[in-house]
Amino acid sequence: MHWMSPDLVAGACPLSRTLDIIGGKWNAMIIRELLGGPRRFSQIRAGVGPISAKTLTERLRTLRDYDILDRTTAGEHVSYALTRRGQSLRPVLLELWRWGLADQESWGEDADQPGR
Amino acid sequence: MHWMSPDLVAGACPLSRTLDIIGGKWNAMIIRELLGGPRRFSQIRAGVGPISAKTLTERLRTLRDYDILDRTTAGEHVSYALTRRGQSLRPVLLELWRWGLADQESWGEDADQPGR
DNA sequence: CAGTATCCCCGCCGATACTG
DNA sequence: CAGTATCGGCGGGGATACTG
Repeated sequence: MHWMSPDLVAGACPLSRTLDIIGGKWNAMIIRELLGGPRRFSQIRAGVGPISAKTLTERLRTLRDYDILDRTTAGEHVSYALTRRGQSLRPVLLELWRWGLADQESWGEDADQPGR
Repeated sequence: MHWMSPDLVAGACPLSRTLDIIGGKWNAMIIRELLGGPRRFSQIRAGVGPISAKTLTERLRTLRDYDILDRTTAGEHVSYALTRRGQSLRPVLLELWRWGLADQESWGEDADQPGR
């Protein structure tokens, strides 16, 4: 990556690399769901919010390509579970979660944010 | 899992709250740039990569609306700097950065990622 | 230098219908 | 249940030209 400044924070932008994975619209939520253990398609869908089947399928596939999760057909059912690499995202997600929580507390829940 | 409340779905989730701010295409990179101290428009633009003026202006504005950064006109020049709240994102970004770095090392830099 | 104003494209994503 | 196929919009973001 050539667009790096020789900063203390920056080396060779691993930031965007991580964000490629968890920065998408649903990815972090899906991973969060799977941090609780293996889940089935419908469970993920229910836990993550109003996501269309198509999009969820899509997300699941890219996350698999990234080796974040595995898809296994166990007997009758399909199941998704985090790989070791996916598990390693736990502290990252936790940090994001913490910041959001502290933020919520200091700003109030109803103080609405500008849209994106 | 206890680090998530039972009803954290979509919008209410602290996770997506944080990602609303740093999950965008350029936001994290902009914040990273400002972690090194106040910067001018052109400096941010140079440091962040191939971003159009329009988009940068836009991003800067929403980040300001989120109270992540301040815009000050000091004499001749316009300058952007992180607010205290923006500064508080440092550990978060650092965590993201660390993960990406470890990832890079274990996968190799040239091992290309699937597109998004 | 630090933007603003337009135009326009493309890809994300939901809705809907269908399949094994 | 766990998807696939297809259509369609709407919005993010680049390119370009212009301004104080």
